[in-house]
Amino acid sequence: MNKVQSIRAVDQVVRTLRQQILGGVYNIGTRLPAERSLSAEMGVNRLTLRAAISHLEAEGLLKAQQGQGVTVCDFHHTASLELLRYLPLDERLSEVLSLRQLLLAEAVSAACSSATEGDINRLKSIADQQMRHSNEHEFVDGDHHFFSVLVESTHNFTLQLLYNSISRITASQSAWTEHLITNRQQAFSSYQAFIKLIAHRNPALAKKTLLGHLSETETTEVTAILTRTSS
Amino acid sequence: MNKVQSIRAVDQVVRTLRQQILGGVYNIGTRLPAERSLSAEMGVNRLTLRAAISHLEAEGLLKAQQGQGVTVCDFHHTASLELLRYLPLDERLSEVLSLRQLLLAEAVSAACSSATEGDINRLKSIADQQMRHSNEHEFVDGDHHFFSVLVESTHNFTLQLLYNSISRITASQSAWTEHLITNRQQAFSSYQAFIKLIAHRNPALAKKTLLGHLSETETTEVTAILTRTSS
DNA sequence: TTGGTTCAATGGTTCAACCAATTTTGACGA
DNA sequence: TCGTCAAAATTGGTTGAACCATTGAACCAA
Repeated sequence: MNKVQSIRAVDQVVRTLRQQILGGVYNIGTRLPAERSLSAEMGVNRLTLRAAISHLEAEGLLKAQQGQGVTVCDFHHTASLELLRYLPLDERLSEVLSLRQLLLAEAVSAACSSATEGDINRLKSIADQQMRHSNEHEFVDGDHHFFSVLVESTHNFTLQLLYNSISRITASQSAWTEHLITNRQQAFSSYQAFIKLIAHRNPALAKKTLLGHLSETETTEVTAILTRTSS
Repeated sequence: MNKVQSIRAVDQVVRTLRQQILGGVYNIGTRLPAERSLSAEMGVNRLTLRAAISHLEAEGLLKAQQGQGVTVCDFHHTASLELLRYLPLDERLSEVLSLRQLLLAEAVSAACSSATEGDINRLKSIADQQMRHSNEHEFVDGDHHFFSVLVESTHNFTLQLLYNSISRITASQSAWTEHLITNRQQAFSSYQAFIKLIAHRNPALAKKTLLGHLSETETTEVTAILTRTSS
């Protein structure tokens, strides 16, 4: 039933070139070898190489100009978050998780205002399903589904696009799925906490809670909300 | 001195297809016309169309599969923030500016810990230059430069990539540059405030300040910091 | 030195043909 | 009638060769 991974030559070229660029084989601002020689060198047709270059242009790694050549962009300034899918994330995992937390704080806060009752019921349903999944793969998928629906229920397209990038980054990291699986109980608690915060319809309080900016009186209030039995 | 905008056929095709996809001409999940017929219809060679498709695949709008055709992706789930460069932003401008504010809060906070004295001096220098620019274009560029350096001084690559996307979105909106020009004084104040917050080296306080999560005592503290004459 | 011309190198585009995966078709047999 | 499977049609993937358009450098003349 599974689709065979199509091993398109152009994908292979994209992968190789991207790796070389990010690995510093071609310095920023320098030119790639001419298409004719590079395609020969890589054992692929010039048109195939060109398709790959077109792809990498969209990623902000290359810029081609007629008569001048293909130059390597300074991806520190031209790339987007998507780039992190293709970089070793070991050192940057904390950066990404920190940004993810920031996004979730904003999303839950926004959802307090924007989520419909239907949205909240969907979230509850997914959270319930999550407790019944025995398969690890299903659990990871369900986790992604939960947060996807959470972000959708903000009805904030900008946040959703940002979440897309972040979820693709985490999905590409095995360390993330492992962490998720070994901390299932923590995940369940998060689902419930997020749902209760949204249902309480207090955007400011939700945001402060997830950012740890609560005052003393607010802390007791939040504790009351979270320990309350859900209807 | 200006480079002539190369009017590559492939860019035109990319633009047209993107507009049609986002405009709903091709429904999500449906197939595009076959390459052979579509290229003929658009008056361009099949290879040129393929380069455009390769580009749009990288943007997450299309997915080609051999024997099956080119299908339109659900860009709500497959695109990234970069997509907003190509959408009318009128209704979503507030979403983007809100995210930008969130990013700046995080960046200033992070810079409190990570910025070197050299970083801070660079920021001061740029802020000074900004007050001397008479040309509107130079001012807008300088504003972007200031925030670019600010984000760089966090030494947080993830934040920088996110800022790249956001700055490209705002740069594509004339409403943004107009707002910037008519509120120059406000911009100057922001520069100074950000610099002082960073120099004060209190990440938590900086973040709360920019998010408006200050307690009463913290408010007086911040006021003291901001009104203090810079060294 | 200045200005323009020529020329070589490079990316951009097109054509025609063939390969490979998928879907559709329809004949065949149970 | 229904299901099976092989052939055919459709679709994207790749290739080679050729030519166009732009750029920059080398060269030459005023």
